[in-house]
Amino acid sequence: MSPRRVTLADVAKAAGVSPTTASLVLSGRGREMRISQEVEQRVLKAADDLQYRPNAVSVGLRTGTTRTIGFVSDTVATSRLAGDMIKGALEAARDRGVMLFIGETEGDPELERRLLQAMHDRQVDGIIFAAMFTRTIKVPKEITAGPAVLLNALPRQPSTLPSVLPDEIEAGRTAARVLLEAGHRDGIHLIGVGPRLRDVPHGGVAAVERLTGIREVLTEAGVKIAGGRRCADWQPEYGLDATRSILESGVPRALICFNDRIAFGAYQALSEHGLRVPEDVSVVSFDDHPLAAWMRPKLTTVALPHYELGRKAVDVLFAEIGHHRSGVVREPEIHRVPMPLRPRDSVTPPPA
Amino acid sequence: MSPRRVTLADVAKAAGVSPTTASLVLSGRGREMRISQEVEQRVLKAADDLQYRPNAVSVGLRTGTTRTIGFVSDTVATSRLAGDMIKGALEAARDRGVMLFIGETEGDPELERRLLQAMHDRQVDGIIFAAMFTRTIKVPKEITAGPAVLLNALPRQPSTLPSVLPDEIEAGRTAARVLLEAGHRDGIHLIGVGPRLRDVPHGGVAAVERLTGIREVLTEAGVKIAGGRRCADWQPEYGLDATRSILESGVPRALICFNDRIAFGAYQALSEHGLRVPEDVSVVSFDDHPLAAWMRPKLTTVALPHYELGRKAVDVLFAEIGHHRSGVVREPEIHRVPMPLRPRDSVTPPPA
DNA sequence: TTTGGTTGCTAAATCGTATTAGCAGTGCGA
DNA sequence: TCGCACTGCTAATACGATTTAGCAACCAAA
Repeated sequence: MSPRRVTLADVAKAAGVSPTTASLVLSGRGREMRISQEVEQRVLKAADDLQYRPNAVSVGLRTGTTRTIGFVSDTVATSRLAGDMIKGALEAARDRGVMLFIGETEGDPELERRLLQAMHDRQVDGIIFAAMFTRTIKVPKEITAGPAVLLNALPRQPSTLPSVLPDEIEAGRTAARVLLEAGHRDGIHLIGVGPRLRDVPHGGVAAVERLTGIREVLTEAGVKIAGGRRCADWQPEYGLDATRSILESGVPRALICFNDRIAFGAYQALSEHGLRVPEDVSVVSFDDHPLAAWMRPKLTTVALPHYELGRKAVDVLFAEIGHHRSGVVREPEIHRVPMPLRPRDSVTPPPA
Repeated sequence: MSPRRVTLADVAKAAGVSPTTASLVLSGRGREMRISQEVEQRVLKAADDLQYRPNAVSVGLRTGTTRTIGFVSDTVATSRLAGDMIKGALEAARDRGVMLFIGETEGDPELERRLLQAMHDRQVDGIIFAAMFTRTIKVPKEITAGPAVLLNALPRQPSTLPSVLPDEIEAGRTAARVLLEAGHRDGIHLIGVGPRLRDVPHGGVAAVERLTGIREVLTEAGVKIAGGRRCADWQPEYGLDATRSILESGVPRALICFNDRIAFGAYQALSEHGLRVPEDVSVVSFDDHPLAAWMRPKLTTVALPHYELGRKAVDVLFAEIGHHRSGVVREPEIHRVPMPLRPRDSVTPPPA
């Protein structure tokens, strides 16, 4: 059995003062309330001797703020990325002396409801509602019981919540520029989405926005996309198949793969055909999955800034909490976090 | 501004009874305390009408239990595996109606201290202290302030805490048996640790135990290990180098790679030498990293049961909490979670 | 008529802190 | 001598629940 925790009353008794005085001193309001130096020292010493730490539950009940936030995501495990997002949030939270509850909804609205309620029951100061891949979501109404932020997600219907997202359009531009700057103008194929803007899978935001950025830069440079293949799922085997299918009608000069797992499949297909990266075919991709640095040659890719997304979400959430407290009502903002290029070894000028 | 939460007092007033009665009814003790059917119904209806939910902070203060546990790990992001471990813990916690705090120590003892304190300040019912790869750890003394479990870790000094670990020795046996059953008796090389028991890197537990299991089964079958290479770090590039080095002195028949990332590097080295898996060389590995299913041919590997480890840790923690409450003192147990074989395409009988 | 047991409910204390309101004691000016 | 301001502290209350102790009303038995 653990020994009883030291309470404020214990400190007060040890210092020979009332709990009120002890509380005042320990919350730094001693000066303001004209507590004498001598008493202040006695309290401080007692607190230190007894190793006093305020009971956060009690403080939470009294003040209504718990220095706790909730991180709710659809799924944490599927994507590696998740880890870094949580890590970013965790470190930002730690910097503010705040703890993180986490919960997973698995996309189940009922679970979602229960989870949000459970968090509000515990008086969280705010909630980060995260999607593990960028997409539009239905904002659950339970979330409006307090400050909240959408992470990696956009509200499907108009909402008062701010969002934090990777800047996918600019990422698309970056990928396209990498090829242009290497001198590529012909034989550029897309793997993951078709060449046209409407050839994108499911409700994901990334596909559309990356494609938009790519098309913008290439069009501006007067370069035409040679072809593209949509992938039902962005997994290696689909990348493998899509690339094989492109190889049937000739050898491309460059591939823009819509994520690294697809690129992994593309490497396999190119290797089957005796083609070398980057001498025969340049490859650029998105995400910066750990895989990208393991592949040979190492994959040039535009990174999803998961860690930064997590941090940013906490920052934005605290701004929201501030607004709530002060009763300010503002237009919900959309925050875009830059996606940095990781230049590695899979892009080279096209063969003369 | 969010409307004030409904409290027990609101419910009591609406039902025209005292808070005591309302509390009794809602906690199911109405029968026992001889509350009439009629009053019971009134309270239930009022609670339902008002959508009453008890304030968990208040309950926590009053009862001392918060239905909250802490999950503290050295690092969540580095290893993919982490995600699944947390997921397992999360789901087990959800089944029990408990929320999870998470925190990362980054191996920093000072952070560790602060984190554990912050959790105890919030009156967590118990703590799971996890390492992201199996190893021995120094148990921080702050953890003893309440029930706790070690996950994926063994205490370096004797401790009262139970541990939950993957059964690495049996996993080693499994890997060895896979090769034996395929008919391999010669040319079996190890990648990751040297052939002798002492050729293992750093303080990891996995290396020693896997090797122990492997040696036990092979020795028993009268099979000698042909060779082995220790890897300073279990990353693809080290696997690549180690395998190259083995290939300099001949072609092995089978490789036991000590994890999938190493196996990934080994595949690259074999491919450089024009050797095919599994026709020329069989490969068996450990971990079941997502990568393993993407490699061609798909990698046969002995899986780390991360999800199950997470779940088990919660189960064991709750048993601990029970013991603490009832004042029972028991010997700390070590719980081993089986590592299942994932038979895929990288093992075949040796060429005749 | 008193005693005693049941029934059906409520008052009050408690958990550990923050905070508002107020209370003694001193000094000073009128 | 009274009133007033200031100093330095404390009593009391509130946060929202749980739980112990007890109260009023009624009936049955002695």
